[in-house]
Amino acid sequence: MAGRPVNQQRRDELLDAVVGYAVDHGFAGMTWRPLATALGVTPTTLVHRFHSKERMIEAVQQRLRERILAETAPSGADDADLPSYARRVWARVSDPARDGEFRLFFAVYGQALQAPGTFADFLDHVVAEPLNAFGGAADGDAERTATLLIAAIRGLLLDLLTTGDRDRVSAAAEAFFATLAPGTP
Amino acid sequence: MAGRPVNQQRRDELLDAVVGYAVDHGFAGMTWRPLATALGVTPTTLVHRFHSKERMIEAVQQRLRERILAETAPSGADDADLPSYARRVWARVSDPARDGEFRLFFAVYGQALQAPGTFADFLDHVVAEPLNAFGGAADGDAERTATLLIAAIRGLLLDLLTTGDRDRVSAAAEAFFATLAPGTP
DNA sequence: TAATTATTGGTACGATCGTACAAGAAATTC
DNA sequence: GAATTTCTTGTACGATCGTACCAATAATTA
Repeated sequence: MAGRPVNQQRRDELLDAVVGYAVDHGFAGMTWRPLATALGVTPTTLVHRFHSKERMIEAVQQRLRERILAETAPSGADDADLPSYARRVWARVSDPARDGEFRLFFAVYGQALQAPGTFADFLDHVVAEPLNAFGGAADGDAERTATLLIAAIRGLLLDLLTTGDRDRVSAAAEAFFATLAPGTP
Repeated sequence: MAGRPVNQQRRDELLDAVVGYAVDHGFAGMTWRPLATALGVTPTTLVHRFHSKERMIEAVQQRLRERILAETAPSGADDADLPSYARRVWARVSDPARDGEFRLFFAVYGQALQAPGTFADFLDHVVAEPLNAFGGAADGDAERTATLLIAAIRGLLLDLLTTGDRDRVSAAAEAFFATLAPGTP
């Protein structure tokens, strides 16, 4: 009882290609055929890989969330105090190179809010995960600060992606970070 | 040179019905026929009214923005200082009755970020308009504060719509409002 | 009344959608 | 080698899409 083993590397490669396509061509109107053409495969290959369009969207949304969380996790010793940590996260997420990724993030987020069923996994983690990354929600005070920090960063990111006005938005971000008590991460 | 006059009241009524449908059934997958059925008209009536689906979406997005701006504009004498104003805006936008409207707002917003062409009007106003409502961007300091306030409110609203955790989010909002200097609106 | 425009409905068309199905080649175990 | 499972392709089907077109009625002006 065996047969040809699953080629996980190929599956990841396909998923990443789909995410890349969603970044470049938009997420809402994605359909099998143009997607497959752009990826150099046939629609059947994608159907085989993802089983259905709904499950492909689930996979994309999950992969995107993983990518973004990885950019938000604390890492260095610089993250000892909260303001430094916040500034480093902001520097990462406001990097112009991440533009497309966050445009997709907010596109998925918006759809998720109107279709909670299809995006339950996304909604379950999109706040809880970074809330856990920041401060771990030890006491109520840290939880309050983490909630505000996540909200501010996302709101400022929305502004930046909308207007491209980096000077104004970054100044507002810095004004906010300056109000954070330099406590533990 | 005349003919039957345009029935503007009927047109507004149809548009509001479409917005209501988008609130209830989602925005991304909206199509003529189910929409028309729900509204008790034929698809032709909608095509006649909006000329094309793209222009219908333009109208919906514009109407939604108008609605939400109206809920954000300063009005009473309570808005003399910024913290009071901010608290009143937060109380309005976090009203559970506005839930669906803001879900639609973020759904439109997300799509707009990935299709700037179709939603140019939305993107041109979605930040500039409230930025003007708050503080009018008099000096750089007021502009910075207004930018941050808008971002924080929207980020917190995203959190609230995602988790429904009103206690945690409202506590974070209040913690933020408390840091605002009680200057002029 | 005649002319004109708005509003609504019914029909129809080509394009595209998601996906089921059959088939062949590749990679593994027994 | 036989059996089994994955991977990829090609074909085909019914459903649904946006919208163009025609006809009927209502409301206005000349």
